[in-house]
Amino acid sequence: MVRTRIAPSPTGADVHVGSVATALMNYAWAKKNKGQFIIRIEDTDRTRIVEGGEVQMLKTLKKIGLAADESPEVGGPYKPYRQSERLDIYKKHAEELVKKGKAYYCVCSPERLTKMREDQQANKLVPKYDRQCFDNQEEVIKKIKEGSRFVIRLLIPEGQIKFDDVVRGEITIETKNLDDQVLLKSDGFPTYHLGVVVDDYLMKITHVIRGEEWLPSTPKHIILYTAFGWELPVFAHISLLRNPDKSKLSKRKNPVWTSYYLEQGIFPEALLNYLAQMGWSHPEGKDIFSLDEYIKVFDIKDIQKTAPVFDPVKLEWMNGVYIREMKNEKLKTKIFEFLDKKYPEDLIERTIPLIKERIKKLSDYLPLCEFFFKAPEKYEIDLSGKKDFFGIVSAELKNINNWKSDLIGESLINLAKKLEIKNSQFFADIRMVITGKKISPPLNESMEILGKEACLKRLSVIK
RNA sequence: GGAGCGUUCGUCUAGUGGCCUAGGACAUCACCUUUUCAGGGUGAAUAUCAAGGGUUCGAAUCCCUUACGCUUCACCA
Repeated sequence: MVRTRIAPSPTGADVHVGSVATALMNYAWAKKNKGQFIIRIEDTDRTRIVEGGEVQMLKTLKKIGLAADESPEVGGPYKPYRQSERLDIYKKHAEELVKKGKAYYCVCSPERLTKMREDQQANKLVPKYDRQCFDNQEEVIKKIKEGSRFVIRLLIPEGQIKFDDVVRGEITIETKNLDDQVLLKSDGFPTYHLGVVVDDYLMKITHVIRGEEWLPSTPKHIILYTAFGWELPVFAHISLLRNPDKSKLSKRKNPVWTSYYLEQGIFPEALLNYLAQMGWSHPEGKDIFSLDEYIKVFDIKDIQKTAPVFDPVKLEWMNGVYIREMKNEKLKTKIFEFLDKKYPEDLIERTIPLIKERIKKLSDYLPLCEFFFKAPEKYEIDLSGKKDFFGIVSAELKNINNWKSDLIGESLINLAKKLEIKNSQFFADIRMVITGKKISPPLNESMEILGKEACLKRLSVIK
């Protein structure tokens, strides 16, 4: 049985695209092995909680199509799936470790800890807790009984920790570089390290697939598993998405919230397809593949170690491919809904064949097609003084009884020839008066859709 | 600063000792298609495989050193 999870913290407004990439691998690995994919909310830092963040995250994850088998929303056999509702469990486990001599109470003040670290750094030492409280546990316990605030710290054993990472191979870390990590904070909440280990164990997580930022703290987690006497899960630390300057993908330098891309009209399928290729490639070299196909061919062993740069340009290209491959009917519905159903569906439908190859994301539609819904209010090129020209064009078009694009085109080409005007100039002016823009969908077809009357009216506006 | 991890075209990547005078995709450029823009087609340019040493008949692939980059060192996750 394979069970994977993502453990987002509601400390941001939405899901980070990097988290979606991680979620995708967790999801795919679980599904490939007929296992379960779990979402657990790690809301243990009350000072950083963003209002509405959790709701938004869950909503976005659902939109993106990575449905959880167990989560705060859908529940499950190991509920609750929100850490703030599991405080008793962590406390119990932390105290169990104290009893076993693997952890200890500490009443040091933040001020003392800060000063200690500053001194250590000034002396070029590794900043770590000096175990003052560990050496005086009886006294510390007495203080706690008198009401002192306290934390529980992990007692890091001497020696080295070795473990296998699916992505990175064998990792060795000397424990002398590790600090006696706080497990239970003075507010009664667990730190990430306690919470993640206890929950991953209790929720029977078999594969911990997470960002590489966790690699340095994995030895602490292993010490915890060992202290409890629990079997280790499989670890896979995947590379972080980067900004073009190679730093960790951040909102300062790139849009990172997943809904930003969704709101632009990037399809969830396209986003997932793109993200799938960050640090992994299809065995047959395919660029475009479905989530189902990904699940079939994906293997955590094939994940690459190098950290990829997130390239929105390639994402857009890929979304364009999805648009072009989509059935017209479906694309129409997507656009209709994207525009909040404010524009007539039947008219959108008629424009689809004209724009399908011209848009890369749904938000490209309106700038290109707004002229179908209302006459241009301004023109990108000044048309004043062309009244006579448009009068002639108008007269020509009036003669067309069967208002079809090919007949419109034929008629206009003949007129251009008669007037001895180059096609490019001739059509540019007409395009401008009809659409208001230098760039537009094919003109004749657009005019057919607009209808004879509307076109003649637009021609007559120029003074 | 310590520790850990990484380094193949601008970007995503293929590549696990001979098939690599390094392949594909995006982006770029050119040409064709054309009344704009796309799309499609054809083609081009771009990588001394971070650098230097080894091992080997043979290395992008194995080993070592250096450089650079990233992550991390909280009662944050």
